[in-house]
Amino acid sequence: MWTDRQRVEPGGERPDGARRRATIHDVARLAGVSRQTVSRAVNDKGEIDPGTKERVLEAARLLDYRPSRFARGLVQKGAVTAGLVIPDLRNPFFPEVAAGVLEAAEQRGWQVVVWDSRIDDARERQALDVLSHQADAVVGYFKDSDDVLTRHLGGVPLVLLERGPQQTRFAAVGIDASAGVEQGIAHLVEAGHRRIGMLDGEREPGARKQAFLEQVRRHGLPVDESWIVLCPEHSVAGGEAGMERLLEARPEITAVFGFNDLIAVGAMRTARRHGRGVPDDLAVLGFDGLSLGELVDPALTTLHIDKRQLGRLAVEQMARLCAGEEPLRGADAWVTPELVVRESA
Amino acid sequence: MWTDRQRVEPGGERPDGARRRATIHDVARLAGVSRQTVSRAVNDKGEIDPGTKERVLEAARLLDYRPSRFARGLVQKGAVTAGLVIPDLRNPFFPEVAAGVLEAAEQRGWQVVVWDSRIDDARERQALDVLSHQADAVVGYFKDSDDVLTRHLGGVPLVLLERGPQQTRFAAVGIDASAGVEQGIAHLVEAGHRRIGMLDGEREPGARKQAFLEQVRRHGLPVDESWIVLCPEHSVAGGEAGMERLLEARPEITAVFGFNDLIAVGAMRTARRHGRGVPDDLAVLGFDGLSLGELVDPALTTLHIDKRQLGRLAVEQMARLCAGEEPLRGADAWVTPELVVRESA
DNA sequence: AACGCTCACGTGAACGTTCACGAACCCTCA
DNA sequence: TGAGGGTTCGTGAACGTTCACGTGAGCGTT
Repeated sequence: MWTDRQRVEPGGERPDGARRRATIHDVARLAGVSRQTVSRAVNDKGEIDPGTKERVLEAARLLDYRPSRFARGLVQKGAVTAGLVIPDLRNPFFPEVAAGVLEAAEQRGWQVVVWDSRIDDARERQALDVLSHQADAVVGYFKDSDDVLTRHLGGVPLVLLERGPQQTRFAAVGIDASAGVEQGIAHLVEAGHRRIGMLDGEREPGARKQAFLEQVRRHGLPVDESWIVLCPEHSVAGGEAGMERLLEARPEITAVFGFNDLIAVGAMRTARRHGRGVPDDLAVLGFDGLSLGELVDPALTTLHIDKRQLGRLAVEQMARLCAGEEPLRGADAWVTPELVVRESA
Repeated sequence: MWTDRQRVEPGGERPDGARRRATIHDVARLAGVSRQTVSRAVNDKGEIDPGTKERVLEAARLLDYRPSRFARGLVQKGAVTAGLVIPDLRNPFFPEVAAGVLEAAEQRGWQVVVWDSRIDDARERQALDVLSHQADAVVGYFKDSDDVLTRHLGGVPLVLLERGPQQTRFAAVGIDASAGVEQGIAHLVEAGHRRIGMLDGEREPGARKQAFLEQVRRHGLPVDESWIVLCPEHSVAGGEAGMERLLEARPEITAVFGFNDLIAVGAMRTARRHGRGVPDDLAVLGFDGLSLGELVDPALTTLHIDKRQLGRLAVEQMARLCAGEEPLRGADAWVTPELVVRESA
């Protein structure tokens, strides 16, 4: 015989709001059947009389019964939840990557828990702390070192977004900045530019700055740190501010390469405010290929990235890690930018 | 005595990839302690010798042990997961709403599972089917009727985004379109406009179209269906196409009201392509207040919505539903747009 | 020597569900 | 009348973890 929960609440009824959620037992008792029959009814499996099924469903409705996802997950394997950590949902770049992740995850039947770290290292770690408990794999943008990440990871597979293989032991998915910048600078040089500045976006020199230096030197153009200005804020406003400083430091530039499209758009605005027409007095080249770039005037020439593909690749990597396979390395895990010539350069 | 899982795999070892995940028992056995001691070690609670703790942690690392979130959730209550369904991550409006949801959820210690329904009713229902099993509450944009939603909901609390109280029995959070449009049309009329068209975005007439008709009539301006063109696609391209048709149908318009900023920007582009300067030959008014509107030329005059607030309100509503309280109704659950006059009108 | 206390650890139970199996019942046909 | 088969339903076990206790060793006090 099965003794149902006899645990009587002290003082009779519970306080109203915090009523214990109904379980399958409660429904079974009310409907006068066994758990299993309730299970059959709510999951509409066969082997149940239409009449009792209706009775059970009615009881479930009455008690506002919903099966516990935990109890279910415990016994039925296969539900995969991925974590996605993004620096800033308001930068149009990241929603596009997220869309790729969501799309690929949906195809595999996965769910995705999203975190916006708001460009805050502490919040990144916090996200990891939570997701390491709640997700089967995590993908995202992180600034911390491998060691710090490992400590907050608790063994959950991690895929890093946009971090080169030399910079991490984790599986990664990224952008072939070098190939992109090569196209971009070649385009500028071809158009006759010899004095090119850059608005960088990363405190520690990243792949884009590296590639910029490389390409500019390859073409024998003048360059040193004074040609590069850091924009801590990856936004139009950040680009505007950075461009002010760049024009002050190197007024002789005839072209500027932006860390991303938002910064590049900011650069265009500042240039125009200084009376320098784009592209005639100053060419501007972006990086990302946001659709926003088509709307500004002049339309932004940029290195377009297939952001959805980036997201899809990330999911592919997670799947490999979850299956215990080797992650993709090298070019397979990279997305190659493509030069889109519009009007600004 | 406790017989550990003796269930021998047929044929000896399992195929490589699909190894059963290690449980707390496995770790306990390897470390030569009990489950509880393992639990103490991994959750670093007290009452454990530093030496054994180290030994246990080492065993856990060796077996790649990660506690099952299901088993944990079953015994520890309080983990809340919300579902968020948005129509299109590539429309900059929705990431902002999502950011508000994520922010408010984080503050409450909730997680958010995000779905991009890609403006597809079937995918909306599919999202509900999944989330009703995996989330404690759902918020999102849905086109289906209450009845259809109920059927796919299985009793999970739902908060509808941007659906008026007359249109649904569910809890909702929305925009006071009427108040917004009133400001907008008043602004246009004040500037002398008497022939105003609209680029609508909803197949079944929604609140914005309703409010437009109301306000236009209130000011005694001419209007009927020929002044309103439907843009099925909520994008710049959609706005461009719609504006073509509107200019054909009603070339005499001196101002146009766009369903959202993207459509309004499209309208501006088409207007210009037709040789009509904005705002002098044609005024354009948007709705949403995307930051994108500041970047186009001329900058878009628009009815600005606090999208983050919308997201925060949505979470507040979910919290109330989960607690069994009454949801907010009426003005408390509405966000009022604010006219931002820039250059296009 | 008896007692009490603390520390480190183990044990049964519970969480809520599904799965595999078995039992009871009704119908059919030999 | 009894065997066989289908339909409908119930029962123990298992999933992996934490909680509330219980236990025994070691140590100090009286």
